[in-house]
Formats: sequence, C-alpha cells, structure tokens
Amino acid sequence: MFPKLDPLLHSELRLAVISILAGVDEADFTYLKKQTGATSGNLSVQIDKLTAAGYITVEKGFKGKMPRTTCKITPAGQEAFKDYVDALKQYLNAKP
Amino acid sequence: MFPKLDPLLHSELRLAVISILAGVDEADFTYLKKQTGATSGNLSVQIDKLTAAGYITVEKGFKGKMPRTTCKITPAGQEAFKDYVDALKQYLNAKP
DNA sequence: ATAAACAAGTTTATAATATAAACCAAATTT
DNA sequence: AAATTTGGTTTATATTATAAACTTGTTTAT
Repeated sequence: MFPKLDPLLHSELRLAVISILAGVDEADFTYLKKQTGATSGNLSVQIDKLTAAGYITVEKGFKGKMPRTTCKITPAGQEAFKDYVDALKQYLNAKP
Repeated sequence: MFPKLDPLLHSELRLAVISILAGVDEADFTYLKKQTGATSGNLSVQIDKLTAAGYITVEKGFKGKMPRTTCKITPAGQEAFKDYVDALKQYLNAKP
C-alpha cells in the first residue's frame, strides 16, 4: 500500500536538484544554488550524495579562470526519480 | 520556484498517516500500524508530532477492556496536507 | 604592489529527525 | 498462576539536514 520512498530523493534539496536536472541537459553549481536557494555547503553535500548514488555525474572544469562544477543526471537518476514520483503518488491519493 | 515543503509532512511515516486519515473519518492506532507497517514506537512518536502540530487529534478510550487510541485529522491537517501536495507538485514537474 | 572583497566550493560541527530497542501495564490464553 | 499477547510509551541510537567556518584562487580598488 505504501511503497518505500527512496531516502536519497526524499530530501527537499536533493529532490529539487534532481528535479531541475531531469528537465535540462546539464546545470552548474552556481545555477543550482540560485534556483534552489540553498547554501553552498548544503548543496555541495547533497551533490556528493547524489553522485555517490550514481544519480548524477559531476564534471569539474574552468570557465575562464574560475572553477566550474557541472552536474548532469544519469539514466539511473532518471529512473530513480520516476520511481520516486510513482511511489509518492500512492501516498497522495490513498483513498481506502 | 521551489516552495518550502512542510517538514512535518515531509516524513515517510507521518505522510502515510495523514494520507490515511485524510481519506477516512477516523482510524485507530492498530489500524494505522497495520496499514503503514511501522513499529509501534515510531508510530507513537509521529502521532505525537502530528498532534502537537494540530494536524490530528487523538482520543483515548477503551474497546471492551482494551485500550484504544483513535486518530482523526483536523481541518488544519487537511489544509496542510493539501498545501503539501500542491507544493510537491512544483518539484515533480519542474521543466524550466 | 598590496589589501580588500568576491567567487566557488569543501570540510567540519551542530542541530534535528527518524527509527529501533527496551520497557510497561493490563488483558488474555494455556 | 505462568506465559503470552495487546496496545502502547520512553529512551537511546543512528542518520540526516543544515549551517558555520574554512580554503583556494580571482578580481577590484588603493
């Protein structure tokens, strides 16, 4: 009746990040920070977790001289996001 | 863009409880425990939090000689649940 | 040239949460 | 009457989220 919600996605900030990445080819750290309103520290940590889970990949490079961190969702991440949304729906319309 | 998710509802078990209560007149502890698969301890704690928030009310009585704890959603709880669902939708279809 | 301020993060510490384990009282069963 | 079950609560532990502090390098102002 109530499927388990992937704890990696059931987090406000991680969900926002995945949600953004699901709709776009790639996004860099600064963009994600602006869109989510998160602090750098929090964002950094949550990006690490998503990366460790294999839900996103991170590429570090430079834009001019400034460092730039680019994030991209993986197929596994897309799948997990889809599954999470499906599971969540079970919670939102639980009419017995 | 990404509204804040009510932390009281953004919890797997509390969300399941509210979700059940939203669709039914009332439900007792045992029923909630069976439906959610939660441990008694966890359920007890989360019911307390929902009660403290004014999202549900709890009535203690007896069914025969056995104790019985009955939970009911409040108007505030219904409202909060609705708001939560609405907010969540912003996360699930964030196509930029 | 140097100091001050800013950019882009990371690391570490703290606070909050969720969960499980242990416990309790009363009722029921054997 | 001893053991088990019911219906929980309390307390402890593990995990998580978040914020604060720090790092490295860059740009701007003096």
